[in-house]
Parts: sequence; structure tokens; C-alpha cells
Amino acid sequence: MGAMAPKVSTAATRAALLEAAREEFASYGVAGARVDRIAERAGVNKERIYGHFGSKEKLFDAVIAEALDDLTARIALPGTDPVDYVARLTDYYRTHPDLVRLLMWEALNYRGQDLLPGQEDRVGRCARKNASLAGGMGRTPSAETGRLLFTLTGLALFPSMMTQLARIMLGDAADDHDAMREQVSAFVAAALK
Amino acid sequence: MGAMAPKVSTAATRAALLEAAREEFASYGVAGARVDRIAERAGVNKERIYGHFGSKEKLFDAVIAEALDDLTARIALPGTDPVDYVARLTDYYRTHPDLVRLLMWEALNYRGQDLLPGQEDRVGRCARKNASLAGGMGRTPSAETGRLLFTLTGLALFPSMMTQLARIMLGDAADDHDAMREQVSAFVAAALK
DNA sequence: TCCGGGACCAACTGAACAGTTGCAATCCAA
DNA sequence: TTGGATTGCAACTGTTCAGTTGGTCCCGGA
Repeated sequence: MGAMAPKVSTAATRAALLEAAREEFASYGVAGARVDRIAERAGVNKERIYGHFGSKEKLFDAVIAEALDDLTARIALPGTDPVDYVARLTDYYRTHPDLVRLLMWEALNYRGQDLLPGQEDRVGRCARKNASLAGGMGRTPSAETGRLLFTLTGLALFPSMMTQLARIMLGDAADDHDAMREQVSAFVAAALK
Repeated sequence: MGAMAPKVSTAATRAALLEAAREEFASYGVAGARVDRIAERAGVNKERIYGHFGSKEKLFDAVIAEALDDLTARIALPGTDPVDYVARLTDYYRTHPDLVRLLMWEALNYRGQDLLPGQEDRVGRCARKNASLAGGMGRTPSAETGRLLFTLTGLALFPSMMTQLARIMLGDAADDHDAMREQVSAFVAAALK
């Protein structure tokens, strides 16, 4: 029983909603996002959001999941060169400000101490990164290498998270992304020497 | 003409509103915050918010300004020991999660390229920190020392911003704040050697 | 003692919003 | 071809929310 083959347009509608939702959530967050605006941007009726995703919050979760899949698909593991890893990650975040904002909204939204269900895949991904980083440095994965991975992630993410602070601290020099990336890379290289 | 001496309770009402608003905004952000809830928490009529601050957004600005004043009053300048500065800053942020969340909401809220009016004091504060850091290292303030200051700020802030990511990456080891602070300090020390 | 003005508040208002409903069009399996 | 199920939609609903209004109370000055 049941529909084996869904409508052709179903997938397209869903994808259009996800894309429109990504923009809307990145701009305004969960509380500030407007369901009507998402539907309008997607050129789709509002009710379809509830048909496909159930609620505004679940749509947000779907957007986050998709963005994270994209990130892991596009960024290689730390591997043998942590310095290069930070540089690549820095560039990726800088060129994907929507993703950065989504991560921030998410961090603010789910502030609980415990992990949400369905995040096991993220734990696994991070464990793999940790293993890759440790292996590249000729060490075994540990809390210490984990903290290093966390620190490197922070160094790459922070400039894209706090662009306003960068402008306040650096003035027009905040626009010199190359200089920032090089200086951060040099910082990491010196620290790991 | 004009009230020379405002009512005694006026200042108390205002302070109660600011404190209630700080909690509410830290929890829910500007869009998610509820004016009625702030008034209730403060034990004050909602209308007083508009009498004192004019609007929800302006109340948010007042909360931010107060929190930043508090931060600069309590944290000494980088001075001669950048490593110690990062450690102190890390502790301050970790023990003031509301401030960290406010900074994040603010960063997400004002995403414009240009500085908002009335942020000249922040620019001045950062310039002073930059001068202090550069002086402590026997150098003159420059874009390079500014970027270093920015990086150090990031290292201190990031663990308190992304506690959920820390939990995902580190598991229970995320609770070991001392280890994190020490490892970050060592990282900075090695980088600046 | 009376007056003017500011602090304060309960109740109100109009708009915005998340989510729903009832129905038409479409598709696929038999 | 037909029938059951699914996509899609316009209009609707009940609620929630930021901001307002009209009035009372209290204080300090004359």
C-alpha cells in the first residue's frame, strides 16, 4: 500500500522550502523567522511546510542537518597538516556566512547540558576528525587532542562569527581576510612547533 | 520647571527592569524575548519599559551597554602578560554565560557592515586594549597587534560560546574547564614564544 | 492647602503570527 | 476507467504580542 512513487514536484517543493528556510533562519533565527516569508520565498503554499516538516522548529532542524552534511562533505579531515586545515576551514566559513549564522542560532537555541537525540552522527564525525588530527601528529586521540581540535575550530570560526567585533577592533583592516588567515595560520604553526 | 529630583523608586524600577531584561534577552534573544515577561520578572508594569527605554530594541541596547561596561570595569588590560590575559578572560566569560549569550545575540542582530552610531566608546576601549597589548610586547599598536588581540579574544570566548560543540567534541571532558584553560594558555604561550 | 507634573498601572487595541481546514486537482494501481 | 490517496492551495482561526491609553497616586513647591 502507500504511495511508492511520490509526485515529481514533491522533491522540488521540499528543496525550495529548505533553501528559502536556510536564508530566512540564517537572517532572523528561529524566533525571528516568519513562516509566511519562507513560503513566499520558496513560491510555495505555507501549508506545505507543515506537510513536509511538521513545524517551524523541525524545519530548522532539517536546515541545520543539511548544512552540516554539506560542511563535512566539502572539508577534508585535518590529516597531516593542522595549519592547512585551519586555513581551509577559515576560508570555508568566511565564504559561507549563512552556515556560521545558523551554527550560532543553533548554539543559542539548544543550550541544554545534554546532547539532543539524533546527534550521534555529529559525535561520530567529530571523533573521526579527532582521530585524523591525532594521527597526523603521530599521537593517539585523547581529550587533549580533542581540545586542540576544538581550539583550531574556534580559531577558524571566530573571525566569521564576530565580524562586527572585528570591525570595532580592526577598523578597515577587518576587510583584509588574507592577512587574518595568514596571521592565524602563523599563530597555529608557532604554537604547534 | 523640570523635575530636579526624580522619584526615589524611579532608579530602582529602572534597575529592576534592566536586570530582568538581561536575563530574558540572554535566554531568548531580541526576537524571542517577551516584554510582558520582562515586566513580570521585574515586578513592574509593562508600560514602564516604554517610559524608561522607549522600545524593546532600545532596552536591549541598554542591556548590552551595561554588560560591556561591567566587563571592561572588571577585566584588566592585557598588559605585560598576554597569556595571563587570555586565562583571566576565559574565566570571566565562563562564569558569565549571560554576557556571552548577549554578545552572540547582538552579533547576530546587527550584521551590517558599518558601525552603528554610538559605538565610538567600544572602538576606544579596543584601541586601549590594543595599545596595552602592543606595549606589553615591546611593540607599537598596529593592525597586526590588533589581529592578535582579536585572536586572543576568540580563544577566550569560543569555549563559552560553543558549549554544545564542546560537549559533542569532548564528551564529559567538556566539563574540565581547568584543563581547557591550561591547554589554551599553553597554546598561546607557545605561539608567542 | 492646593496645584502641577512625573511615576505608575490595569485594561485595552490592532496587527502579526503559527498552525488548520475543506476542497480541487493530480496521479497511480488495478 | 475508476477509486483511493496524495499534493497543493486559499481562506480562515485563535492566540500572542508590542505598544497605547486614560486615569490614580504621590511628591514638592507655592
